[in-house]
Amino acid sequence: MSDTAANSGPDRQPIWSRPERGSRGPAPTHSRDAIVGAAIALADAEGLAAVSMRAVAAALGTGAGSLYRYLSSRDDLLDLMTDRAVRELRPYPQAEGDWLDTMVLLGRRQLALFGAHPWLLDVFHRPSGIGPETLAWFDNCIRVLEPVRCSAVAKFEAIAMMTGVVSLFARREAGAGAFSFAGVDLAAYPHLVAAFSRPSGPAPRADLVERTLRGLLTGLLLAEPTEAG
Amino acid sequence: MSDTAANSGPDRQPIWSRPERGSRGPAPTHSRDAIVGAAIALADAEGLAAVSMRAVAAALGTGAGSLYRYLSSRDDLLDLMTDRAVRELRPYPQAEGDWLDTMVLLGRRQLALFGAHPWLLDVFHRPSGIGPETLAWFDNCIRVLEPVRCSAVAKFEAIAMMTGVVSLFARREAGAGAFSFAGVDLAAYPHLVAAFSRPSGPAPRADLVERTLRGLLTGLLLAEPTEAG
DNA sequence: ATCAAATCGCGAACGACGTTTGCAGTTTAC
DNA sequence: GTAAACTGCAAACGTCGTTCGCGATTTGAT
Repeated sequence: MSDTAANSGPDRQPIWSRPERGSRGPAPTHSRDAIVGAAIALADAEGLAAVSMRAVAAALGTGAGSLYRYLSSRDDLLDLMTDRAVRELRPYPQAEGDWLDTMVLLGRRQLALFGAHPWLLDVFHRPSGIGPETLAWFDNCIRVLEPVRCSAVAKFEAIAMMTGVVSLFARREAGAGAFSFAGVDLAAYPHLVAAFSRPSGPAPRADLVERTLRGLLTGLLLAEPTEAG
Repeated sequence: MSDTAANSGPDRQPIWSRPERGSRGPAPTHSRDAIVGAAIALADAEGLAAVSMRAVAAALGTGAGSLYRYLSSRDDLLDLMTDRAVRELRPYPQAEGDWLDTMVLLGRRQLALFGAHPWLLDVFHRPSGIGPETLAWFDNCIRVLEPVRCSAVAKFEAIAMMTGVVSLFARREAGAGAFSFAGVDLAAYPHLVAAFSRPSGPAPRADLVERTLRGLLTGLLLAEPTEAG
């Protein structure tokens, strides 16, 4: 009965608490870090779809099945990739000034991270994959928000919402803006056509991200309950 | 050289402008509408992963390959599903009151749609799949925003951002909140632990969606350029 | 009326994927 | 010294999206 190891079996712990290897057998040829590195390089270069077990294994000069000595599933690999990317958000800025300024700065860092690793947009919102680095980032945000008077749950949700909004901006910048109107009859959408054929109004906001994040965070964390409507 | 039909071949038009069938051969047993309906039923019941060509075909009592008489790819099917779901946003509310009230109402409708079809969260942000119903919805939003003085591009982006924020709320409601902290050492995250062990502050905002959307839309569409800082 | 072109349903097949399994060899704990 | 644990690897399994070839059916043009 071999393979009762930590990396296989139907009922295993999450990858974060599973030891990379036991103490018996030969020294492993590869490592989780090397595998994750190869996977990230592949994802950066050719997109998340290029991150197949076979492709990652080939980049390391081995076979697909061999990876399962180090991970227990492709989902584990994506979790590890995510957490490793989040590590790039370090070092965290010192929270000296206004907490709002610091939070906006953190949001900008997130935006840059999404820009550097666009595949993050496709994996970061999965319920699994909350690794130590992600928790450390949350922890840091909570620290920054310490002077704010509101419940921890509200802070948590504000952080998540900020991350979400940043991801929306990142998606916009990621070039998805190339809508193709081929094959549709635009005449059926009069207001759309009219809006775009009219001389455009004032130029678009310069710093949309900044203003959006400020409004969002103050709205979520500071605002008083409004009167009944 | 058969199969030069509109539903196959490497260089084909988008699905929206492709006729459902030609005029020659026998009457088709199924229809795009029936296929899309079966696919949506499957996705509603068992999630998007259950929408395989084989499963959809089986629900219609046929084989997977037969579906390619009606669509040219699974992506086409997802596009059709999306557009069909967006159709449920009709009828659009009359824009009589304040445009902001109407927009918030439209956002609430979107939120309800995401709740009824959670798989929309996984497919709506793909660059393809902008079908006639989605365009009609945009058109309606542009109509509502007619009294607002700003560029059409800014309006377009505000609508997209509203949709995105609504999707974030929908994802939260979709039960993804079940974080599993199994296998992580919480002692390494002092501010997180401290924030959650402290007595919680004021109760979370009652109508978070409403306030967030109002803040977002006014911020994106109305605000004056701020002074340099 | 005739015939070729287009389209139908269908089942088998292809290639890629994630994952499992079995096996021969290697290292360690007892 | 021996047994347990671990290694790498290649082959295989099942599922997936998609393609292909077939005989049968309907249409448009002659």
